[in-house]
Amino acid sequence: MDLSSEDKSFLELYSDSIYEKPSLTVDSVILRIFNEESTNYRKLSSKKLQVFLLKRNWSPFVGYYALPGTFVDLNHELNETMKMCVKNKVNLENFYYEQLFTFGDKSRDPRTRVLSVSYMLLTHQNSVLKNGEWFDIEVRKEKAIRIVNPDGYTQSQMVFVTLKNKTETIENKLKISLKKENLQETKSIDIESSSLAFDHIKMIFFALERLKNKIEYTDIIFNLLSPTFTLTELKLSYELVLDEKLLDANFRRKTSKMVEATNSFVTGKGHRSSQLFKLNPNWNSTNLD
Amino acid sequence: MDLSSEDKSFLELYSDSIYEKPSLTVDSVILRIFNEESTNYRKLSSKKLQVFLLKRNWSPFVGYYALPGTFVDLNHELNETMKMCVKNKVNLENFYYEQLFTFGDKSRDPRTRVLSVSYMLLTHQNSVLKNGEWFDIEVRKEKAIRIVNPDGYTQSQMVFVTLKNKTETIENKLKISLKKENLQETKSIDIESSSLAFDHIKMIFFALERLKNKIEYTDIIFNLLSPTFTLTELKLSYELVLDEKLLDANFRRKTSKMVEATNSFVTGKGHRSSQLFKLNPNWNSTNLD
DNA sequence: TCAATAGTGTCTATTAGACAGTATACC
DNA sequence: GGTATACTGTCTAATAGACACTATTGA
Repeated sequence: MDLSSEDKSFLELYSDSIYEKPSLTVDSVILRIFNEESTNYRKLSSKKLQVFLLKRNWSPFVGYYALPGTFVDLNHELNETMKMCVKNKVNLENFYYEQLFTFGDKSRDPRTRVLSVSYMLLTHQNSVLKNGEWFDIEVRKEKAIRIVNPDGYTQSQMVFVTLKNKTETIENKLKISLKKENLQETKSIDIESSSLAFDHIKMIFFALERLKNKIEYTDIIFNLLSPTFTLTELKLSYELVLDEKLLDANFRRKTSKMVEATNSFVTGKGHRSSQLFKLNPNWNSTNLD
Repeated sequence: MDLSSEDKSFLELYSDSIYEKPSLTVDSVILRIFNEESTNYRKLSSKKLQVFLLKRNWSPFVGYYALPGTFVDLNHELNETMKMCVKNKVNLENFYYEQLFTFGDKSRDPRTRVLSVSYMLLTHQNSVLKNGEWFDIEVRKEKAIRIVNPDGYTQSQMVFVTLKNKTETIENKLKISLKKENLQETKSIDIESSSLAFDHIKMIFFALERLKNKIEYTDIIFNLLSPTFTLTELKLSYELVLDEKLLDANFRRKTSKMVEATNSFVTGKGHRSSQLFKLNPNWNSTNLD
C-alpha cells in the first residue's frame, strides 16, 4: 500500500472540490435496562429497556426529542467524535458501542444533505446522564403479511414503537417491506409516522433489531448488566430483549458455561438470597478460533 | 415530523458551510460462488467463493486492485449510487445487497477525508461482469490468543486473506483485537499489510463475516445460488461459506423445510440424477411475525 | 409462618451426529 | 460392472421443554 511516484504527483494536482460533499454527523442510540423497584419489599424489580433522548430547543425539529448527535469535525475519527459527543452532551463515558448503520436519504435532514453514521451504545443503570431523559421502549409488531407469487414473494409488516417517560409518550409507526424475486431481494424500512426528530426512530429500531440478533450468539447482553449479577437478573434481561418468557431451570443450564460464580450473595430481600455471577472470561462467544 | 414556523425561518438563515465536509463514496464487495468443472466427467465441480476486483489505472493506488466504487453525487440516494456504479462500471444489474459498514478513518484515503459506505452484493455465476476480474478468496485464521485479567480479557488474532486468479495473488494480513473490561469493550480490525487499494481488504473481510453470520439464521445463501439447485449444491455452498464439512443426511433433514422440490432433475452426470429444488417461499427465515 | 424468590432433579420430546445402507445413471 | 454421486433409515448422544420439587430468607 505504498504510494507510487505517479500517485504522489497525482496527489499534488488533486483538488477535492470537484465533487459536492455532504455534511456528516454521528448519532448515538444509548440503551440501558432500568430496574423499577416494586412497592412490595419482597417482590423483584421489573425491568424496562430504555433509550436516552434529548429535547431539541434549536432548529430544525425544535421541540422534538432526538438522539444525541453532532456534526463531525474532519480532524477527528468517527468513533472519537461519537465518544466526545456523548461525553460532552450527556456525560456518558464508559460503554459498549458498535457502528449500526449509515443513514443518508436525500430528504432526511431539511437543511441540506446530511449523512449520519449511527451507533448503538449500551450502558448500565448506574451511569448518570445529563441534559436528557430516559424513555421506556415498547415495541409491538403486527403479524407480517406475505403474498407468494411465482417468482418469490412480497411481505409487509407494521411496527409500532412507543417511547414513554412519566410525562410524555412518543408514538412511532414503521413499515417493513420485503420483496423477493428470483435474482433480487429488497428490504426497506420506512417511517409511516414519527414524533421524533429526523429519522431517529429508524436508528432506534435498527439498534433494537441488532441487539436482539446478537444476544443469541454473542455475550453482548452483559454490557447491559452490572459486572456482577444474579441469574434471575440475567434471565429477565434476556426475556426483555427477546420479548419472550424463558424457563428457569433450562435457562440456568444453557447459560452455565457463560458465567462464573462469585462468593457474593444478594441478601435482605425477604426470600432466599441469590448468588452473584460474573461473565466467564474464558467463554468463547464468537466462533473465532 | 412537520416543521414549525420557527424551523422554517431557521432554514432560511441556515448556511451549511460552517462545518467542513468529507468526500463521500460507495464501494461494493461483489461475491459469487464459482463452479470449477472437473476434468473427470463424473466428478462434481468444486466451488470457490470469489470477489470481483478492478485494476486501477488511475491515481491514487494506480496499478492496485480495488473494489468497484464511486463518488456520490448529492442528487442521488446512496443505494441508487451503488446500483448505478455497478451497472456502469461492471455491468451488474440484478443482485442481492445490503449495507455493510461505513469506513471513515482520517487516513484511509491519501487525497482528503473520504467516507466510504460499503455494500455487500451477492450474485450468481451466470452474470457476466466486465472491466475486472474474479478472485478466489482464501481465509486462514490463526488461533486467537486470549489473556485473561481481573477485569476481563484482551484477545488478538491474525487473519490472512489471499485473493487469487490465474495470474495474480494478492496477500493481505489483518489483526483482530478485542479488549474487554468491566464497563467497556473495544473491538478493532487493523490492516497489518495489504496489496489492495485503500482499506478495501477490510471491506471484503467484513462482507465475509457478515455472510457467515447471516447464513445461520437467514436465507441469504440462496442469493448465491441459481433459482433452482440440487441439495448437494446447497450443501457445498454452506460448507464453502462456513468453512466446515457437513453430514449429508443431517443436512437434508435440517434444510428440508427451507426448500421445495421441483419436477426437474439434473441428468447426464454418470451417476444417479439429482432433483432440483427451490427456496420454499413460505419458509420464514426471520423471526419476524 | 408464609410469601416470594433461588435453585435442583428428572422425565420426555426433539434435534444433532454418525454412519451404514440402498438407488441410480453413464461410461 | 464399476464408479461416483443421490438419497434414506436408524441408532445414539446431546439438548430443549416442561414441571415438580426443595431451599432460604425477612417481616
